[in-house]
Amino acid sequence: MDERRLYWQIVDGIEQSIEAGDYPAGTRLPPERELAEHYQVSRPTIREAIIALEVRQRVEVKTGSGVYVLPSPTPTIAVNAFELTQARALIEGEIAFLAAGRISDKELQQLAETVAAMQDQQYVEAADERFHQIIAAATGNGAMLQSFNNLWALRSSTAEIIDDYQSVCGSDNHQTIAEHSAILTALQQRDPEQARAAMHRHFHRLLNAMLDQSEAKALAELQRRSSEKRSQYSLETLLPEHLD
Amino acid sequence: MDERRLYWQIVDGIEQSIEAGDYPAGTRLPPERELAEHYQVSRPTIREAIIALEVRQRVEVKTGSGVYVLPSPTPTIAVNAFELTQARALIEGEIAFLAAGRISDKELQQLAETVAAMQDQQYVEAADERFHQIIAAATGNGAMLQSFNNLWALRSSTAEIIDDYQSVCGSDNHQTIAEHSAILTALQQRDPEQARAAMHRHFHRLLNAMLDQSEAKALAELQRRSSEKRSQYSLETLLPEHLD
DNA sequence: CTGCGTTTATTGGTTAACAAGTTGACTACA
DNA sequence: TGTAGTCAACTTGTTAACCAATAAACGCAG
Repeated sequence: MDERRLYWQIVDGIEQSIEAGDYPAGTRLPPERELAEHYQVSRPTIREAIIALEVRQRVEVKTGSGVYVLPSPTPTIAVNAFELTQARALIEGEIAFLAAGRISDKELQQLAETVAAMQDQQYVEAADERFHQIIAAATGNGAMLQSFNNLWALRSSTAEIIDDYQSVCGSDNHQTIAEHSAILTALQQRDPEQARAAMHRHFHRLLNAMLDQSEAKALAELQRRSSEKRSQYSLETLLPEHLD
Repeated sequence: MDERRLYWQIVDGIEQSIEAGDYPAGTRLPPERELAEHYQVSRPTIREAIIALEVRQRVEVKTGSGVYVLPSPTPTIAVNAFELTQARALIEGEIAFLAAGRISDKELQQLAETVAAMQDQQYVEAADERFHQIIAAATGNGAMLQSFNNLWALRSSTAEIIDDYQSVCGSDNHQTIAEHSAILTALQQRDPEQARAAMHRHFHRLLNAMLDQSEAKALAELQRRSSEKRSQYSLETLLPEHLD
């Protein structure tokens, strides 16, 4: 039951074909009519899909000649949750440092509200984002704010990162609240060094939690495989009658 | 003589109408058939334009209901050259800190080459970019590298920033080389603190140069206006004969 | 072998028609 | 009078068939 419009399916299909290397960069896609036949849709639908790909800069349409695959523009640097957390620690540390000298009373008030919301278990996710966002905006530096937004967007860029973050952020809520409070206190005192240190501690704990959990996961996986092998090869399963 | 495909003109037209406030966010666009008549094109062409807008996240299509205008997503945070330089100082400082502990001999070699190139006055611009890029990559942290790329892209995002950077970077080439050398030395010694400090000094000098020049520019502008006023109102111009 | 005209393949765009979903008004019933 | 169900009008979704414009491939003549 795919409710999306037809052309999105075609976009996905063609994009996957490109990804799979069926159409390397610079080569020509099959003509619209062939694609239409292949995907069992009409030519206008194919045209819509091609336009979507064109807007996304995946292909280039040359009138009368054909549709050509463009080289993928940003090779999308691979990032895992650990890298992201480390980067956030360092960059948001500087953001806190900068913000401490300029933050307004109103912004401090807003920060306190997000902490209170998290204590009430309300909109925990949103409150977390808002907390960090307010501090980034408080720097008064658009480039800093943009860097922050960029990093935050990375949080939901791959399934793996989403997974790692969710399983760690969900637990230890009171820890997060305590750390946010410490950051807030440092900002209230307009103490740049303290603010940076508190932010570093926040991410340091998060990173450690991630590493712990990653280790636990790897261990569980190991055990699962072992027991799988055991049940597959053990004589207990094959010849139970002889082993009592 | 518009060679672009027809639908782009429609995209521009609709986008301008949205920008102009004809269709505020959340409101519905006129039906496809009306738009087709208005722009004197066929309905498929209108559909193509709407799909382009949909991919660009400007509108949302609800089957059977209509096309709705989305709130403009990123209001493109305004950034000036000073903010950018400050952000680069802080973030690239951390990048240098991180890179110092992991940089390879090969990367150090490549850095030395960029410094040599700048000394020879060859590809100065490219060598500068490459210098900073190599260090960012040496962190081994994709999120850091991406943040760096994002900041570097900001350098050429507005005419104002391009201007400010060009007029400062062009001069004082030997200063830049000396600072790059200092950073390189710290990295060669694998000294994170020194690397960060050297990077900070690099941008500190750049920022001061920018401030100086901004001041000089403002002063020159002031003088220009004064002399303009003088020539406009001074009696010397109007009645020269009486004032010898 | 080269240059030029022709042919063919491909995209550009239009028209008309029907299918399917949404919305709101209208009617019948409680 | 209020509410729920029905239905008609409106809107997008998709298709088919058609001709125009362009670009590349082809073949022919010099």
